[in-house]
Amino acid sequence: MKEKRQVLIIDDHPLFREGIKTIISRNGRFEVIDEAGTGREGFEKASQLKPDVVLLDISLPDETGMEVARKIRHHLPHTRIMILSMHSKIDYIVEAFQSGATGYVIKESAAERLAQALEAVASGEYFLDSSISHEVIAKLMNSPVKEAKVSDAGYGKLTSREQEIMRMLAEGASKGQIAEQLCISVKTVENHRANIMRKLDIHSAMELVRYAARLGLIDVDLWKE
Amino acid sequence: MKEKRQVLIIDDHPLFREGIKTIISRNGRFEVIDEAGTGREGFEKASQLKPDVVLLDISLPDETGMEVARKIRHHLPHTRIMILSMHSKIDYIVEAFQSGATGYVIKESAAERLAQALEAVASGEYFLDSSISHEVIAKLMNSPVKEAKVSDAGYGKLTSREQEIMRMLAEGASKGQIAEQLCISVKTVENHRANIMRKLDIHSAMELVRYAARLGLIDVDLWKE
DNA sequence: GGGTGGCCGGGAGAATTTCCCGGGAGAAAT
DNA sequence: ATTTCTCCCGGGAAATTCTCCCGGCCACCC
Repeated sequence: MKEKRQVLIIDDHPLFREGIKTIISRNGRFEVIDEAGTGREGFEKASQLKPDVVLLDISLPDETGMEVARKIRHHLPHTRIMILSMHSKIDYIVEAFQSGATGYVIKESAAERLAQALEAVASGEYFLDSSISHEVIAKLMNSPVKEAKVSDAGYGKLTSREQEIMRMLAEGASKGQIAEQLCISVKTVENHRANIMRKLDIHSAMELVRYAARLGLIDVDLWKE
Repeated sequence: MKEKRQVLIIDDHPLFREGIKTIISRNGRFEVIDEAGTGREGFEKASQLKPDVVLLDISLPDETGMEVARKIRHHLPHTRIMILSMHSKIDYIVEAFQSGATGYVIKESAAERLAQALEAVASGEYFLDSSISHEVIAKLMNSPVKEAKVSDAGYGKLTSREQEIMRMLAEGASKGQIAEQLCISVKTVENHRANIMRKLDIHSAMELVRYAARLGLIDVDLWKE
């Protein structure tokens, strides 16, 4: 009987780790030797235990999964890295593999898929979650049609002045900058801002940015270069 | 009993068409209604017969499969196009899907794969031959396209606690929520936040969200519904 | 004329930010 | 063992900002 492949889980959600462990325990060819909740802890345990496969969440409290992957890849070339992610965005996938991952599975996948992926990755094969193909292809077909449907129930109730100020707010302008550029007092800007927030029922700068992004007032894709 | 899906084959090799026909005939859910050896003939028959699926070879005597795909896509939006190719080069794959293909299968694949692909494509799903994943991934890994490995200088200088708080901040959590969840005082959260802003040289909530989005800490695409 | 609504500002108190401070814990160096 | 360092945790006080309410001005419409 051959030795079981050793697996290290790095994910910040204990419940999720439990789920993974039970799934893996049903497969006789793998065993979970340890787990970690942060990138740093994960890297240390990986360095120490030298597992065959690392199951790595993409979002961790301290570092991104990509960073951890790069470090593991560098220090432990023989350890295979499989990324677990909630996202099926092509950008994440690309970066994951460029960071040294050998497999990429999204968390919504069925349990059997994880086992299948483990088999492939442990034997050195690349594995791309097949349910991702759809996303990847959709990205490839990427029609640059960006419908700026700037029509929302709440947004229409804003006056033109308020819409103008909201745009500047969403673009990150400070109250002082807006006041200067519009030649009005900071106080007025504050009042407009308060009116905008009330009409749109939003309560933080974060929500305002999100709202603006959803309406296409600002192009969040530019942030990702 | 439901009607069989109608399939048109466009390929310049008669023997290959025969092979495809026998494979499809073993599957009760599809039937080959006609076949063509050139792009022009294929497009004419497609326009006339309006098949559910067109099996399209990438290399044809008169036109490329991509050109035929674009024409079919344009005139028959409801007809699914599945590319058959000997090549698994990423460039072909990209171009195929950009030309309107819904599936991509390489000719070396097993017969069952074709049936599986037909099922997927006929029901509107994208299908990418899984034996291609390896090629695609290999391409991704040494893709010169991706630069800017901005896992970022500044972010690495944040302590794990600061990174943790930064993520919560970017996700829109208020100071009070963070303090409660982390069981620390609001004051401490404010201090961490100030440290983060200083280390990253950002000066507004907006910039913080942008920074987090660029690093992939948050998924701005979710905002767009 | 009177009413309405947008735009502009102010005032006062509440809330937040900013900057400075120091203690404690743990790790690493000496 | 001790020092040193960094990080996490908070407090205090001043500065800034937010929030809500106020009034004036102007344009437009019954």
